Parts: sequence; C-alpha cells; structure tokens
Amino acid sequence: MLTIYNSFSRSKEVFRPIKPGHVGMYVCGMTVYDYCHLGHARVMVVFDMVARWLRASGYAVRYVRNITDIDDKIIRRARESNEPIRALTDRFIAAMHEDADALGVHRPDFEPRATDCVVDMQSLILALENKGLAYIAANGDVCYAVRRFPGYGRLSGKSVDELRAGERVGVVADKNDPLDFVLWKQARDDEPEDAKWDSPWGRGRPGWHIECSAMSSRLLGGHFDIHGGGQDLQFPHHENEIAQSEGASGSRFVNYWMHNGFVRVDDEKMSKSLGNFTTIRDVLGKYDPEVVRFFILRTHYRSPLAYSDVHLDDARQALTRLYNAVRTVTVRETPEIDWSSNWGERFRAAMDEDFNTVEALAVLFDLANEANRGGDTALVGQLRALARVLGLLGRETDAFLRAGAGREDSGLDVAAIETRIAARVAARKARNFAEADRLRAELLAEGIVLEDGADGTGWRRV
RNA sequence: GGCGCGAUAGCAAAGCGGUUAUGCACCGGAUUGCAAAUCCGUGUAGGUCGGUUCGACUCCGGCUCGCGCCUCCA
Repeated sequence: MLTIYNSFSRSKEVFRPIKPGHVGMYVCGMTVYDYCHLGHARVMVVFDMVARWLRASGYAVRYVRNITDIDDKIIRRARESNEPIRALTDRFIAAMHEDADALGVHRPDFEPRATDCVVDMQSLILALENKGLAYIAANGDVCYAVRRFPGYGRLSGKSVDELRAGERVGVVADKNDPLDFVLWKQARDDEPEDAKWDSPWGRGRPGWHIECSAMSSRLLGGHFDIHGGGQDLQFPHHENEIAQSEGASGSRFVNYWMHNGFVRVDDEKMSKSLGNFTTIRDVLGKYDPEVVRFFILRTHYRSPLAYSDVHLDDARQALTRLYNAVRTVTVRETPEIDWSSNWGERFRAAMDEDFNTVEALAVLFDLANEANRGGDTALVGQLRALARVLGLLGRETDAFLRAGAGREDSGLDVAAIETRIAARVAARKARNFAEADRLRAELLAEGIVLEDGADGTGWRRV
C-alpha cells in the first residue's frame, strides 16, 4: 500500500489512482536556455524514481514532463547568440537529454514543448474569459483575476490578504491586482517574430503558468493523479495552475501534489539567480553519473540535499561497496525480484512509505553485508535486482570500478596496465616482493589499485 | 512583516514513545608475503528550557539558531 506525502493536504495519504492500475503524472520540466544544473538533476532523478517505483508496483504510468521553450530569458539568449529561438532551444533540449540519459533517467512518455501547444493554451484562456476569471489589462495583456478564484492559496498555505501585505516592489500598474498573473502577453515591437503567435487578443505569447495547465490536460485530461516539481514551484506556479485549471473546469485538477527539496550549496539554495549552481556536465567531469544518481537518492526527496565534493566522495565510496558486493553476478544473470523475501518486503515497505529511498538503500546495504558473508549465493542476485528498481547497479562491477571520473576520461591504456600486472604476478611468483610492491606503488601513483584475489589480480581506480 | 520547514554521533542521513538504522571516516582483530576487498568487534547521537508519560531523540509548548516561499527559479 503506497503512501504519498501530498503537499496540498500537508500530510501523507494512501495513494488511490483515479483509474485502477493507471497513473497519470505530470512534472514541471526545464526552461531550456542553458545547461541543466544539479537542481534540475534532482527533479529528473526523483521523479524518474517515482515513475520506476509506480511501475514496479504494477501501475501503468503515463509520465509527462514538459519543456518550456518560450520565455523572456530564451528570447534574450537567442538574441545574444543571434540565432532563431528554435535553434537555441533545440540545442539545450539535446544537452538536457544527454545529461538525463547519463544519470539513468528514463525519458518521460511525453515531453511536450510549450510552443507546440499554444492553441491549447489559447482555448484555455478563452474558457477562463468565459468564466469571468480573465480580463484584459491596461497594457493589453490578458490576466487572471486571482481574487475571483475562491481556493487561491490553498496549496501554498497562503491567503491573498497575507500575500498582499507582504508584497514587495515592482507592482505592475496595469494589473487590477498585484497578485494577478499574465495569461497572454502582448507582443512588443522589439521582440523577434518567432516569439509571437496570433491570438484573439492580438499577436503575443503565452504566460508561463498557462503552459502547464494546457499541456497537462491535453495529455492527461483535466483531472489526473500526480503533479510534481521543485519546491520553488509550489508558489506561485502550481497555485496558478490550480486556479487556471480548476477555474476553467470547475472541478478537481490534481489529486496528489509532490515537491522535491532543493539542492543546497553552503546552506543556500542552488539557483541560477544566486549564481551558485554547478551544471550536471560539470559534475560529470569529476564523478561517475551513477555516483551522482546515488548521491541524490541517498537523501529523502523532500529533504534538502547538500552538495559538495566531500559528499560526492562519500557517495562514491558507498556505491563502491555495493558494486563490490555484486561482482559475482553479471547484469545478464540478474534474476527476478523475490518480493516475498525478507529483503523484498523491507525494500517495498520503505519505498511504499512516501518513496523512502534512504531506507530502501539501507536495506540494500544490509543485504550486501549478508551477501558478503557468503551464506546464500542467491542474495547477490537479489541485491542487483532490487538496486535496479532505483536505477542503480545496472553495470558490470568492473565497468563501474574501472570507469574514469566522468566524461572527460583521461586516455587510460588498459593493455599497459595488464602488462604491468602480469610483470608483478611474475615477481610475486618468484617471491620478489620488493619488485612486486614497487610495481603496485607505481600503478597506485597513477590511480590504479590492485587487488590480489584467489582467482588472480584485479584492478580498479582509486 | 506574513506563511512554512528544519536542528540526530567526526561527516552524511533515516525510522521509531521502550529493543543494532544505514553509509563514509577512525580504531582494534581475522584474512593477506604486505596490501586491497571482505568479515568480526568498537560509538553512553538527538540545539536549548519546560510539559505529558512508568518511560521521549520520537508527542506538546517556549526559546535559540539555520533554511525556504512571499520576485524568474527544479
């Protein structure tokens, strides 16, 4: 029985899908004007894990993660690099896919691009106009009249009056109320033509919030099970989505709202605006992508995740322990999971408790210890099988242990290593330990650790 | 100012009203030519002050500190 912490009710709830056996899930994806950073990595990995667990639990999942490919920053970037918007966004979408693939993130079933769904957004805005929830502001923008939607603020636990009281500078005089947000933005003369669409309200482009309401209902219907995203989207983005979707339909939009915690650097949120971000590709230059995935999954998805090299090093050591434990079973030999075993039951109980990957990993480490003791050889296979549910231990042990730090792998001459290992084996056989130790130290200086086992000498990277 | 979250051993991080979390690091021992890997053993953790209770890290309240949202942000 799966329990999910629902941000809307601020409590854990037993998961009951709208349609038995099926789950519709929508996650707010990236605005593609730059490379993804670790904050983006976390959303992708977390909801990939959620989709995987739902599928492992027997649900048919329809997973949608949108792409925002039109907004102010994109327009600015395209202008700076002097290229069409589509060229810029295509480039960063490809980069995002590269990063996601490296992290073992399965592609969502649908990745709608905002610019391909402008018609859906327009019809939603028309519906809001008909309900009297939208109005045309003094500057020609179409805005949402927040105060006309009674439930506004429920998701984020804010009241419109509190929001008003704490309001800061930058009030747009054209709006009827500072809280109102833009549904359709009037085109400006200095904006490029590929940022403009015809509409009943004149040439222009959609506001940010309307995208997700339109794309989610297009692909999942007006009422679906799970909506996810980073915690920073809870307000105002998700609040606005509810106002739009429920305002237009008059009925329930989403049953379970899930928000993942931030990645932090020195006790501060990692973000573009603070400039303290590290891109995924930067990290992958130093660390194996699976280490990064493990690092993310090792903290509960709602908790803050502190990023630093020390933490990544720690994660790498821990993952190495798991890989060492499973070296006797190849990927091909990985069996089906025995869910009725003690291990399977513990793992399932952990994951069913609001996707507690931390506890699930603790089960894996317990299992690794038991397997290492060698009593039951079948345990190794179970370890691989269970880890695979989290997208881990999917490679051969040597492939992991011998992999370079990241993509910018220094050219390692495996043949040369093996030659020197052979020389050392000969030296050991001749009981010339001084020479053997010298060769071992030499390799260690190059980052290669040797391990003498019963069946010969193996090697791995430090 | 409003709303919310958090404070766990050297570091990281979970569950739990009473019984070993887990990982990394450290220290003993086994194994090894020596190592590595692995196994065995070793930790009187729970910000602070009160309350509830037979019993609280776990529930309640105050305080202190940290973080987040209220502005684009995953």
